[in-house]
Amino acid sequence: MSNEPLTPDLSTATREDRSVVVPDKPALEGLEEKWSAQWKADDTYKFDRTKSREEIYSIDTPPPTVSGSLHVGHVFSYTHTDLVARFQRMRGKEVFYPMGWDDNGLPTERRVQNYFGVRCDPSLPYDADFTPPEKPDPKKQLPISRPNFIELCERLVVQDEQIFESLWRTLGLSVDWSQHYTTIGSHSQTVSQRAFLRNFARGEAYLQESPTLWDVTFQTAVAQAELEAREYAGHYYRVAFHGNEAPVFIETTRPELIPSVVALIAHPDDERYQPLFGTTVRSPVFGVEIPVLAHPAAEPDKGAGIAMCCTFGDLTDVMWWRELQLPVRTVIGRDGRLHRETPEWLSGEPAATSYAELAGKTTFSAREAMVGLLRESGDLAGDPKPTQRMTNFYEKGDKPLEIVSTRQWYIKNGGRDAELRAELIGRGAEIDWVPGYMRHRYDNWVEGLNGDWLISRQRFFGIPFPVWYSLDEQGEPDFEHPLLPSETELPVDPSSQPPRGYTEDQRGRPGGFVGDPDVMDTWATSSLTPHIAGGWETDNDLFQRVFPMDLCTHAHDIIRTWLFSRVVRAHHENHVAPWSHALISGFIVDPDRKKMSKSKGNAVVPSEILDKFGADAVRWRAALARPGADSPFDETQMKVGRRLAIKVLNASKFVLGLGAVDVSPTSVTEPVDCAMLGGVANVVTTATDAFEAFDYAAALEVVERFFWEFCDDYVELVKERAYGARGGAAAASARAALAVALNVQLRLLAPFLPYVTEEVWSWWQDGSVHRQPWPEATELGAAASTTPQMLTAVGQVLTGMRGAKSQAKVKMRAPLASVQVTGPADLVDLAERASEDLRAAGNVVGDLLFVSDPSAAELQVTAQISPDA
RNA sequence: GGGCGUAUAGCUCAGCGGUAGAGCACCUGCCUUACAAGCAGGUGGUCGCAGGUUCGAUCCCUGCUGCGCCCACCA
Repeated sequence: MSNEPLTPDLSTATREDRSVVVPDKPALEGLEEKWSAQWKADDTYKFDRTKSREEIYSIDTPPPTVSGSLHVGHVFSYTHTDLVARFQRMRGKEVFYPMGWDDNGLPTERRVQNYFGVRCDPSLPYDADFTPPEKPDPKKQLPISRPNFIELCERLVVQDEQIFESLWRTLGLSVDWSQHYTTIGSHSQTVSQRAFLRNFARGEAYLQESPTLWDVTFQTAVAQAELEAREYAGHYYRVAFHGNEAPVFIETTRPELIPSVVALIAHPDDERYQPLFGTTVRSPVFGVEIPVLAHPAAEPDKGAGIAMCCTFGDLTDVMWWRELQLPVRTVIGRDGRLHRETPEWLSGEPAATSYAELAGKTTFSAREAMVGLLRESGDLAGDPKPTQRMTNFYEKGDKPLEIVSTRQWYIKNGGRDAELRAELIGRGAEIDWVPGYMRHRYDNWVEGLNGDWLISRQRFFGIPFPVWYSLDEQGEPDFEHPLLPSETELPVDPSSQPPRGYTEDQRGRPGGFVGDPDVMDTWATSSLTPHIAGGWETDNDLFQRVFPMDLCTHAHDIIRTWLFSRVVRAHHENHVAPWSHALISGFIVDPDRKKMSKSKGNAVVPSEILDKFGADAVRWRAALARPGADSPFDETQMKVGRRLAIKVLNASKFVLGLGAVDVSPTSVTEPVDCAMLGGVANVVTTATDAFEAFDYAAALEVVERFFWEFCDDYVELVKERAYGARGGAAAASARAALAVALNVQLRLLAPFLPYVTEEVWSWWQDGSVHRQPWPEATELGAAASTTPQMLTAVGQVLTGMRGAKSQAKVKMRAPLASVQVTGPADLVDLAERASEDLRAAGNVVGDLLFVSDPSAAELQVTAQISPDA
């Protein structure tokens, strides 16, 4: 053990005037208000755009749906991003960390409807004097024009965004708020429309009329990524179709679709039905001639082994319809009801009379009516069998989806193109996934796509397609040759602006034009967040400095939507993966391991736990949740984080209250002080490696563990010496070691506990701790090369002495008459070097003996309590 | 049915070839001049089950079971 002076290599020093101001009663209360305001005033997290790409660390953060509600899961996931952002910033990177708000789309529309008690009726004219009802009547929503409706949307999202920003600031996210964007904002509109025009020009976006998954409540098409399979109760009905000989029985759960049946289909190898292939049967009740066909997708052991193909009951029907070139016989309309007018193929009798029983009914009522008709005609065999089956729903809807033939915009995503699919899987392989197994989710999703990405929605509050259609002399739109703006004209609203070469009075007239009435789905915009935030084509200097980005972070539920859609966009537009790393968070689940959701009433409101435990405590808990792992919510754990934050205050108060603060390792001479600094150096190395691998939880664990050991063993051990019990040089060594260790540990804790570390930093240092360099092991100088295990050996002796007092049930300050430490020679030797400190810490008034015992495996301490105790 | 993950103390989780770890909870003490929102000490586990590899398995391999998530499943 060398007593040579240590090399001073601390990259930070106390402030010039050496003043230290420690509050008498440090507390967590008020730190969030104080420091979030200070950070805002100082632009602490401002991005310096003059830095080069190599110096920059850019992050793509999910824009939260401002019309939704945030729960603890969001708070944890956003904290994970912030941990990495703060680490990288301290590592010397210039961190590009913008925040966006997802405010366009259906959630905002719904919220506006409920909040103001209105609904959008696009047929109404704009009312400039409109004011929303003071007391909204939830039963009777007031119809208003589309421009009026959009005004209310824009008004409400501004309010919501202020609340969200305030929450994120309280949580301590080190976002540069000057970089913020909204998905309905003019800039996002320009980016979305520009990207769309380019997709269209390259043939990646196209308009097509085809069967589409349709939500009858919201009356809009939905995309595959928005589907949610749910259990749905129904019955199997065994129904007879009539051939020339015996009847053919099929089983169906949707008898109301019998009027739209176009074929019966069985497997080509199915001997039961082979004789029927090529013949026709007559549908029950309606008597429509139906061909019996063979197709390998029919499953002989499912139902009756022969299926009724309708246009359209499900996606299998769509496939059969396409591959077998069947006619379209649509009976369900966009409102989810059966057509009111009688379809032409049912115009004869008795079909027409029977259909009249169904016309205008919802699918549910039509099913009941149809079952009645089947019973009357005797075509229903046996009793319906109850069944539970999985059915596709729109994730925000509550009625099963229908399939309706409509004209929609699509972007190619590999769902219909194996080559593109392989390219996109290749992009996924370019990304470093944390944890690695999340890549499987991406691959599984891409491989399971069954069609291109449907981006158009028949809604109002969204980014319009920059598209018009010319009308021919009959007033029919020419969908084959859309009219497009130039990029310099963007953003455009085709519902209020005419296309180039037309005037507004030609709108809707033969020989004139119509605007595309649809809006883009919100994912079509948020798929461009790297482009929106990065200034693509509006600030290309910025874009080349931040794109492709270093990191995207979010929970695993939106890999199939947000993550995948951004890969698609970046692939088409930039021929790269949009980021090099994807850090995927798990969910916060309730104590029963059920997913939290507002509707289930088990969601925890973030502002409540922030108020109750403080931001540092909540962040501490978030940091325990490793990437990808679901984590149950448990309030008692927040208390532990809060305890740590309080401990930082109190330990710092002790260290900084010892007098003039010397952060130079040169003054550290005592062996145990050097050993402690050696321990700090090891912690720095381990925590840095963990953080570099995005394992913030492991980094926290090692830092926190050492900090408690520092407080409970080292501080207790050197306290007397630091107060001056053994003279100036020995005291100076302890004080310097304490200050150096505190300085480094505050920086190690800063990403996790930004408030309390900043508070303590301000007691004795200039500037923000969050702009300090991340510690290096070399800062600890030569101490790093000493024997940190000395601290462990000394700690074991301390524990032995305390144990004796605890067993004797005397106070910790009780004097010890004698203490004997035995054990392996090396450990005994290490402990003995701190014998003076041990004597003081244990209040040993008699002998303190160190005896090596070659046969012992570990240290043993025997202590006699002094009779005076 | 396909994919992925997971199974360690009452709870939350580390560990991952050499005879089990932390925090919380619980129990017992202690107002020690940084901290009673504290401190000290302690109880507590055949590491899901069954095989295999190995001198040795909580850790590696195989199978099974439970739990969770994603996908598919409207005949």
